[in-house]
Amino acid sequence: MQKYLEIIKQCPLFEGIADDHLLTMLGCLGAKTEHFDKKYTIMAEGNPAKYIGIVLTGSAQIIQIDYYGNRSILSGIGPSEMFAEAFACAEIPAIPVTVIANEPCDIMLINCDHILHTCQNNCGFHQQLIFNLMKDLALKTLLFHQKIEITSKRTTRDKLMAYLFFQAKKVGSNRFTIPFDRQELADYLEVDRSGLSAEIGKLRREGVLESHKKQFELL
Amino acid sequence: MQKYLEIIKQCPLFEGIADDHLLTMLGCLGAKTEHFDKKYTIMAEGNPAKYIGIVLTGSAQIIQIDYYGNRSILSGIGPSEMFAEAFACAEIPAIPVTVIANEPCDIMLINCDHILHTCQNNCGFHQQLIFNLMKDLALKTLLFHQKIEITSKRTTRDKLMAYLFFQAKKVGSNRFTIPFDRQELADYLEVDRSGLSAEIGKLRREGVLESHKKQFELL
DNA sequence: CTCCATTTGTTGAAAATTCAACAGAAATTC
DNA sequence: GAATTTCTGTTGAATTTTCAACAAATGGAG
Repeated sequence: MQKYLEIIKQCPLFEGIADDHLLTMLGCLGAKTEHFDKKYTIMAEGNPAKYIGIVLTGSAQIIQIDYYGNRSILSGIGPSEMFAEAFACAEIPAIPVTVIANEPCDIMLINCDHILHTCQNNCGFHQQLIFNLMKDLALKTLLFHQKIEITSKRTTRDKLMAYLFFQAKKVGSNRFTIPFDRQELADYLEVDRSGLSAEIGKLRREGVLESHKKQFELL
Repeated sequence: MQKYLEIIKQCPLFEGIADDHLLTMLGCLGAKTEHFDKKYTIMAEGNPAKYIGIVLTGSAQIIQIDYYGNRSILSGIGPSEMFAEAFACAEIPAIPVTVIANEPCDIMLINCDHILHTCQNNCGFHQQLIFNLMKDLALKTLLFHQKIEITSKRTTRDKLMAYLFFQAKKVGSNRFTIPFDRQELADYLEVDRSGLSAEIGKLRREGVLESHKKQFELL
């Protein structure tokens, strides 16, 4: 646990928690870490929604798969970011998504009950954690709004351009690297992969953008 | 304010607040109510994100309009429900959506600062409110997941059926009334209205459902 | 009750997406 | 370093959506 301290400190859940309290608190919360190899399932749809996950190393993806096997990527998450917190906080029985390791990962799991309820002495830390959870959930809501704004466009081109503009805005530059390969980008934008590839080619020929694999430049 | 007390008590923000404290608290929070006629804008995109809104009477819709004027409905909200709380809690400068009155409405507005920060005496009520906000945001996240699950389907038919199944599940019956007219349903599902009407007609002829305006029955 | 505005359903043509299949490029494995 | 797997781009056909325009049905105002 010690070796991940720098990552953990950056997790929005622990904002405002003094460094020297962090480890004790993690013990008190019953935090445990697990390792997952690439493509392994960290949480499966239908699993109990008890745990909040925090990515320590590597990266993961939140996905939904429907009856027909269509995969839809809800978001990608990297070190110090949280996942499944909404389901744990909502105290629903089972999670409606699947979380898979995008590369080898170390994941910290915290039983959300310990944050929300199990505090006999109503200590200030729990209040801080709850405040942090609220803040995090509010920010996650904004990401959902963004995704809906992108995927509500009717054409592959418009979805792609909306996504690329958000990425450019996020890093503050016209050159950036996206966290998805082609299939994953298609699953995030909710379009057909081959159609997406074709559209990228067309935009390149039109001089709208340059791209090489995951690297893009808006012109 | 007094006359809306029953509605206000049902608002998830005030869960666990004793009745006899409610009015005082509302005063302390600087809550104010405003009336809006049908189709009027309650909050416009770009407005400061200071206020949490609570619907007292009537109903409203959260919408996004893109460059081309395409409207996308994010959700509909009715009495005792909150809106814009995510933007206020995230403490971003401006809201990214527009809220319009779907019918004549009375709306209560609360400056979120007063909930999150301005409490000198760290009273238990504020902690409760923050906990309630967290809970509400977690539940709202589930609604977003649901909307994405619906709109990620590739055909109008699949989107419509996914939506109707969720509605049926929600009320626990195969007969239900939806809160949208045809154009609004199309804007929620992010499809073309005429195509949606055609698809409903086809499903009816196939014996999959019965429908009369906003009333549906799955067969 | 009548007129007017809104909502809904229908249609056909144009545009876009999806689907399946394949080939070359790139990356990984042994 | 060779073989194998994965990823990416391309294509054409089939399906579906969008778009525009119109008529019927509905609802409200005066």
